Amino acid sequence: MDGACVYEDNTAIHELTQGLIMAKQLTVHPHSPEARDLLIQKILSSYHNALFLLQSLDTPPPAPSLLESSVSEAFEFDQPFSRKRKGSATREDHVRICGGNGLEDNTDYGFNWRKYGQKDISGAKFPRNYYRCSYQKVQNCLEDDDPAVFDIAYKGKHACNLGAQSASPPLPPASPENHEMTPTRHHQLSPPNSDKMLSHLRANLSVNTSDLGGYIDTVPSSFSFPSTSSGSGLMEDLHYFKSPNCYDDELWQVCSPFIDLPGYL
DNA sequence: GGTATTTGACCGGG
DNA sequence: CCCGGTCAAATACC
Repeated sequence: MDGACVYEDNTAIHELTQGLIMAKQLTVHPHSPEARDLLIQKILSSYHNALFLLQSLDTPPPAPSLLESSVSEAFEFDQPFSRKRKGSATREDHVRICGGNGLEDNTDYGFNWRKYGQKDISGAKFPRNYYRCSYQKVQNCLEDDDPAVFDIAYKGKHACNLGAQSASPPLPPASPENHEMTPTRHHQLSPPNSDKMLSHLRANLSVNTSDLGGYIDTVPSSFSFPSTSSGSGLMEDLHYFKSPNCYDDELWQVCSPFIDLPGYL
């Protein structure tokens, strides 16, 4: 563990300590409803920050947290979509989704999304890819009842040429594609590693949460998103997230700073 | 041989 | 009938 890690560890402890102090304040002193809400939000924020920091220690850079793929695959422009299976990259092209509170290492969850189809959508610039959980059959679709599993709708905007050279790819999934997963509820899972990634997200990601209501709880354990054959590196992605564990408004507010990016919608 | 991806066919809803 | 989602055979990789 290097100095930076030690610093982050101390910061996480600091955040936890702050959360503990505020929690004690909440229990000891009488507060107005507004003050209580404020304290609760601060507590949640502190713990969220601590978890965020701790996760960044556990997660080897540059692995993204939501959807995982190899960096080389992520910015492989030569065959953006109609990529034939070559070499070892194929097995890394899985889309992994982590759930729970959104802070766990996705690799620990081990949910893989297996592509089962692709369609050219009329009027759409790019074909749409269809994915489902690899364990859907093995586990008899348990994810439907598993609160740790969530559906993601993934759109957004990232310019690969802006961040492709950096150590941390701003956002998965693998290829410079246009992604659209069938959305249900939305929720953000914080990027694990660095302020750099976070700033990149803020700079390049836009999240549309305006039209999610009709999708709530309507989607099976599969999703789709279109991909592009464009190699320009300028893409549009829109990310929707659903996590039953994050239905809580307060928790959503804690999570939201990373996804609610005014001015980019 | 096992597993994942590709891709055309099939099916259901609007 | 068109379109979107899924299936399943063929194929590729490990």
